[in-house]
Amino acid sequence: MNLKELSQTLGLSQTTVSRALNGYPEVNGATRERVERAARQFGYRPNVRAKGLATGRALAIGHVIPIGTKPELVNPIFGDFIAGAGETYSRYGYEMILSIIDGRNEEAVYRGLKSRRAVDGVIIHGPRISEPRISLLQEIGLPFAVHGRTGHFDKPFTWLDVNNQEAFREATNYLVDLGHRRIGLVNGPEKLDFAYRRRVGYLEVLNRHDIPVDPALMHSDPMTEDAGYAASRAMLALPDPPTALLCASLVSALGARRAVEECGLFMARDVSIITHDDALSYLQNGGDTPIFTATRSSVRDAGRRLAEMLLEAIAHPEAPPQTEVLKAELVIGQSTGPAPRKD
Amino acid sequence: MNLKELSQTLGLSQTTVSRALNGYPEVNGATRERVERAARQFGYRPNVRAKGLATGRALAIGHVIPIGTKPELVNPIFGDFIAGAGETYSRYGYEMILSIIDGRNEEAVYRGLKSRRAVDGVIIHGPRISEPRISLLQEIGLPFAVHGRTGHFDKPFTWLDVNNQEAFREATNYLVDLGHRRIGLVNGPEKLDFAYRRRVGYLEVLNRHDIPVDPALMHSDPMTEDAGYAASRAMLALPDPPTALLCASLVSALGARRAVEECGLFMARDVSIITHDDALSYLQNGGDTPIFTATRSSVRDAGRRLAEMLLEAIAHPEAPPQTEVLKAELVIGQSTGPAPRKD
DNA sequence: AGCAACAGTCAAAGCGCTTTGGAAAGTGAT
DNA sequence: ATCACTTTCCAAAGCGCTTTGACTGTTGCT
Repeated sequence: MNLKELSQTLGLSQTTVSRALNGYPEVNGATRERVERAARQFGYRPNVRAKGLATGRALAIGHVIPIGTKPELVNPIFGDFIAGAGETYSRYGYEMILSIIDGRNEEAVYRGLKSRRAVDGVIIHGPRISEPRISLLQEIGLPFAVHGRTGHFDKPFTWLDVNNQEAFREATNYLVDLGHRRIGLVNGPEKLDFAYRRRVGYLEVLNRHDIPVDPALMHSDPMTEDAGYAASRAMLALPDPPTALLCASLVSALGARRAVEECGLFMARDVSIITHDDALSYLQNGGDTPIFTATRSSVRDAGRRLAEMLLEAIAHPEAPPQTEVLKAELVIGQSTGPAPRKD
Repeated sequence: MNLKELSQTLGLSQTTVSRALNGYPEVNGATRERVERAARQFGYRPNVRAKGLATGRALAIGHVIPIGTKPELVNPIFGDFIAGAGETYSRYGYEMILSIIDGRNEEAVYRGLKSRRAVDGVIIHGPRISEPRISLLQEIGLPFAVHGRTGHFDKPFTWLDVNNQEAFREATNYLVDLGHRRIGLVNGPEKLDFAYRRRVGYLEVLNRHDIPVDPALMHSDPMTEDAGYAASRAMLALPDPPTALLCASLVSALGARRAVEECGLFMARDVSIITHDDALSYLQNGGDTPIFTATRSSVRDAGRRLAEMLLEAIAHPEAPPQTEVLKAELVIGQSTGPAPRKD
């Protein structure tokens, strides 16, 4: 059933039916009622392509995910993020289109999305410190919103981020207050902005307390269980091993815990662990009581919110870009304790 | 730049330009060359909506993901699957559209995709044993392909599955051969077809060896770390605890390992663990040598392949539906060993 | 009664593409 | 020179929607 058929059935023009269904004011209340009932009865839904062609809008938002050999843009986080964003999209009648690409021709993909009019905007995931995508999108004029933030650009843009720096400052502080002086950092890839910021937060606290910075205690790797394990293992094998580990994600922390236990040590008693926890739906930090002490911020909420911000920006192109910072909260779990006394 | 402008620039009709770019034979070689060069030069890409409207095809495949309160359709697996499928789509010029829905109105969503002509087909994830989506899609005539398989339907359909039953038979056998008699099953939700099949495989081996089936040794829960931990913990607390655990996923197995270690036991020596491993990119089963003995099958390969099968089915609607079974391979890791002697 | 204003409706144009049904030009055989 | 094809190109229709501009009655006001 298309618009033409529906309007013929009703004995009305396409114009009137279209207006009735799209909530335009110049339609009689009774007529609108009748049209809506008929549409429901016949299961009429406007053809999304025809609508897009006529309006010039795509009613779709793109997410471009480069998949290299290394899983840098961590998969599970992405899953939760789009779950959140998807909720927003369906609430606003938008569609989410996903492009999985092999990483090399990223620029071509964005240009393609723009010139084919495939989407009204895109969300940028995992911004690096130096982020070529932003200037590219500004140049070609494709609306976008960034999950995370990044260095200085001439033109402002829409973004949403967690207060990574502050969160890791707080976490490091918590450890220092517990008496820890040797604190290992199991960070994510530091060319990603959020990882960089976390290290800055960590270093700030060390400096403030005159704790020497030891490069051997700072690892930066993909946030996998395996890498978390390897980094922790390496640090625990040092002559002067850390008594606390600061991890970038729950997955890394699982690896860290494995390393700790494999060394015959006990978490919390011998080695404290704090991790950032993205509150992923399938990988939770324990049930009622958190296992790991963690800086927690729901990435799903972030998705929900950033999608709203992008739709907002598309609807009001003239408005100045919005930015928002989500505060991660420090939750105390069973993975931290006072630094063991040296003897 | 649109087709009209491009054709004017070239002094050709839209027809010829369109044909030249779409590889139709009735265009002079030289002309085609000229058109292609100009298209490249001006960055012309056909408007995807106009094209879809004109051809009646959407050039898009839908993935509908219900997100309830419980993460049943496990997130991380899904991530890898669509990464694989996405590779196929971009190779064939298709787009992937993702619908995140709240689970209650699934039927309405599929009907909507069909009537709005939003997609040319859909992929069905996580089929349950009794699967209403299949008859629905057959009824409304929306092409689909199923990741996994399920009970008997009058009309055949396209699916791709892992040989779950056989894989778990093999895994159980391996444990029995190692002398284990008390084998716990940390299964996924058994209303999902694959989990059901795995249990069948497990039970077959117990029966063949006259090992008594103990309901207390069979758990069926969402495949989270937490649930894996809880199930294992419960079984290890039994008066006659299992000496081996068979897990549904690597995430569950991480939980199982935590339970084992928390009981002061050693994996492999006291309790053997075998898990199914979906070869997820971000959560690998160890580096070079596998940590867990596992039945392994790449879910990303599955995505790649099933997407091909669906596109094939769409291109040839008259052909009989194809089905395919991927064989999971048993890889021996460090998590299994001979059953401890009772004394 | 006469006129402006307005509510309610419609026909038709247009979005950017594909595809149908020719037409013009070229080719070789008669 | 004529005919029968081919080859190469084109004008125009059509995909299903939105939106412009115009057309009817009604109503309200003088």
